[in-house]
Amino acid sequence: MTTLFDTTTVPAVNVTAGTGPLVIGLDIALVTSGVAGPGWANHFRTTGLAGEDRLQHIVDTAAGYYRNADLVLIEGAAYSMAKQVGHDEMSAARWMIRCDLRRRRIPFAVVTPDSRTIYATGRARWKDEETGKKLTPRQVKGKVRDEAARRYGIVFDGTARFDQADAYVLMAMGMDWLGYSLAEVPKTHSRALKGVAWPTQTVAVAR
Amino acid sequence: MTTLFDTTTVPAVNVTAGTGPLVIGLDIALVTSGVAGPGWANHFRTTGLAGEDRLQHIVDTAAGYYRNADLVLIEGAAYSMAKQVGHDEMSAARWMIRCDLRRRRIPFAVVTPDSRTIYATGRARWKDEETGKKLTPRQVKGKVRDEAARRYGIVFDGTARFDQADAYVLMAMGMDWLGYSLAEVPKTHSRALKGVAWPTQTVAVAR
DNA sequence: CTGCATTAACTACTGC
DNA sequence: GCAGTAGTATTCGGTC
DNA sequence: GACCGAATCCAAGTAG
DNA sequence: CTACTTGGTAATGCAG
Repeated sequence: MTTLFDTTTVPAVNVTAGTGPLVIGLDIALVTSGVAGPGWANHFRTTGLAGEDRLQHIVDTAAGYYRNADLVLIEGAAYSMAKQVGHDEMSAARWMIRCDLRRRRIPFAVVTPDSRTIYATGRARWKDEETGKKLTPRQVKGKVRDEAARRYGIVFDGTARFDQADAYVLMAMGMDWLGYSLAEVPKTHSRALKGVAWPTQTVAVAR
Repeated sequence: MTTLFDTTTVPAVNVTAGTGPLVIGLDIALVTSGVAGPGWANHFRTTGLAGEDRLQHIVDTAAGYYRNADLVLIEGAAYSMAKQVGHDEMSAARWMIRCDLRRRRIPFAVVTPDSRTIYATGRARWKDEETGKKLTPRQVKGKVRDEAARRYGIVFDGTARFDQADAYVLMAMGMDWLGYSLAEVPKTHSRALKGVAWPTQTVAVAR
């Protein structure tokens, strides 16, 4: 676990770790994936693996986290990813997890990258305030991480900081949707919740 | 089973049904998939299903066929399919089957559409002999089916005839590679075998 | 119901 | 408020 | 070992 | 023989 509570600046958030429903956020990728639950964020890698081995490892590891979850949020594919390196293997990773979740009867929602960014930062496409040029994906990721860190008082550190922050935001969205929001978020941000394909089946926790 | 031996024109082929190794050919798609083994071809649909249910059904049904196989051949994705309807779901279907095969320790090979076409017809890209225009994918599929039907004496009929023929060709390639070729094929055709990513692990049947 | 030809995503943001 | 338009992510390899 | 930047598939056919 | 160029699929909707 590379992420800890930020003990220097304790924000006004409802720390529900262990008390509320167990919601898991997943930011799945081929080499570095992020996972988060209420109050914590983590990540795992697939160094040295490839092909079927790599996929299997991703599913197994992720499953270890969401095994007892009440709700899982997984980031959906971005259209721009098509025709690019490893895109089909990644589609597979995500669908395999979805199938596994279905088999386990764990309710899950697929969140688009846009929705995630909006929930975290209030806007999907950012431009530099000075130059007016659109921010690189990298810079946007940074924004997401910063906002999440500030709002939830979590320190996202290390190489996988973006992936962990992503996962955390996803998880926070799920908590919010269930009525256990981890922090107050402006309407500009929370509007992203209605863009999500929420599960129709009843979630174990009353909303 | 919609396909039968053609009893009117019995060709000079080695009918090894039940005697040689069990090789299975798979032509996986989202709605209609083809499956074939030595001497037979079949297909299955996923009508009424979608998403995780559909994927699960594809994997389960395919597994029912290759459960006891010594070798499985599966058609690989075409690059041109990227960015098109359902491409990610299809990638997932194929990868899920590959993972399942790995789990079951069943050796498998991934065959590109080109290799399959070459093994069946001797050439990957066909032009009309008169007009000189390239044949439509449909026409090429027809050629594959016709050649396969003639060479192996199998009747591929019904809506799924192309898918079944594809699967049969894949299976035939596997049998050939194992030394149990189902029919004599010209060098122009068999050259396709070296373009295939054959499994490195030992196949249960001696070559 | 079968066969062939066509066309291929989604949404936030911007400007009217 | 509505219609049109454009944006979209990750891996791998080399570098520090 | 982490960070930054660039490219992003594969092979059959065909021409030289 | 080598180097370069190009091609590649499948679900859906309508017609027969």
